[in-house]
Amino acid sequence: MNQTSTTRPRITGAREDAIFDATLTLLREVGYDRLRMDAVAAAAKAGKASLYRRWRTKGELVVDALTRCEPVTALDTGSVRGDLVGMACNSGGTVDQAQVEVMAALMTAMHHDDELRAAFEQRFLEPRLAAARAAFTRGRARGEIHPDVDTELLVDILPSMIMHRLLLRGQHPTPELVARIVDQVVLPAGRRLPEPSATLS
Amino acid sequence: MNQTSTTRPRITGAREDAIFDATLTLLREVGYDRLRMDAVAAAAKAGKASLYRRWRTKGELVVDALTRCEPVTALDTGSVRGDLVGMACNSGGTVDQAQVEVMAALMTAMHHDDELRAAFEQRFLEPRLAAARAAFTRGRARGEIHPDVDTELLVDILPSMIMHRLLLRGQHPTPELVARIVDQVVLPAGRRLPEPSATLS
DNA sequence: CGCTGATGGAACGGAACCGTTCCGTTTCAT
DNA sequence: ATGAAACGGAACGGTTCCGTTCCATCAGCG
Repeated sequence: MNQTSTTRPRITGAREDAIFDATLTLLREVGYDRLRMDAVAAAAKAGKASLYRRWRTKGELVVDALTRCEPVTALDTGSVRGDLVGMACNSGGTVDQAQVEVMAALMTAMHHDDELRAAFEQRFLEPRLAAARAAFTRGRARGEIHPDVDTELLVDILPSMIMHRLLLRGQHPTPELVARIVDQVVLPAGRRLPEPSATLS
Repeated sequence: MNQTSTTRPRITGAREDAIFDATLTLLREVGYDRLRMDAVAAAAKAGKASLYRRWRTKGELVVDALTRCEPVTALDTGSVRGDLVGMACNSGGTVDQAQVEVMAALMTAMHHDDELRAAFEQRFLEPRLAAARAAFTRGRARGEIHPDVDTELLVDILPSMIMHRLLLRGQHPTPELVARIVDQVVLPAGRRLPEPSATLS
């Protein structure tokens, strides 16, 4: 489809998809540090040479592949609760196995590789945060979210608690858990009147 | 100190500490998957053979080393806020660089290795959770925490949000962030009266 | 139709690790 | 003191992975 006219048909459409699919699948299976270029090439039925012709390093390939993760489907159900639970349970949401496994696969590596972390934040995280921010903004306009509440804190609650339970406790996310977190943590935090800020210790 | 009488003085006190220190230091620096036994031996000025005499695998060594992480110092300040902020900011708390880096180093590996995850939960996580649970229990007795609130949800909020910001956003934890999360998320969630549970979507 | 050039696939040298083995030294218990 | 046992350190063969090179094949272009 998007043939570059200057040079001949480099890796195109279907081939590209196969490579990105293989990259993401293996990434989820073994994690970033154990991801092998040989394995990607074999799984995509591509030559390793072809991979290195286009991407100089494993990092560049993975970063490129991140843009192919299924995006979250934005919702507007009329309530913050409906939006959050709905988005989390749709494909692309926090309950989606593929999504959280990509995050898990990158966690340790991101902590030691700032470029990878920045790329992940920009290409993967930011689109998903934007959808949540929009839901809170609408909720604030409707009066569901108190005007003084820090929205940037609210958007992190659900994904961080889901990831925490998955990675540190081995508990896989369920719609029920999402609902409990939204009802018992996110919405109370959104409704609260901030206490007069006390001093530290 | 704890000489085994049956067999001769295997790796003892100071030697053991040096090995565990090297293990934890390198673990934090490169993460679990890139941790090399050669590097541990070199850093601890031990022979690789000595390591394998005592620990059959890298996993066993790391699991053993986890018990040497500085534990959280339990507090009873008289308020949930004081306890949470205090414990988080003490050594062994969530603001402690060493603590969160150990977690970051193990994140990806734990997702693919259930034994490692279980050992981490038991040896590292559980002691820290117990301190937080105790704080909430005292708070509930004082009336700070509403009786209907699920404490298991509350204890996860602070560590999960701190880790999330560190790993996915690259923001290092500060006492100020801890205080904001406690004031704006944990305490409101602890005070709330649960809404009559609505149905999912 | 024949060129041109990118491709898949195989193979390579080199580097990094693994887990083991060997050896000379140190450290205890007797 | 003396012997047994564990030690540090070096080296080993074997495996895995990297990034490159080579080649036969296939697809689009003139």
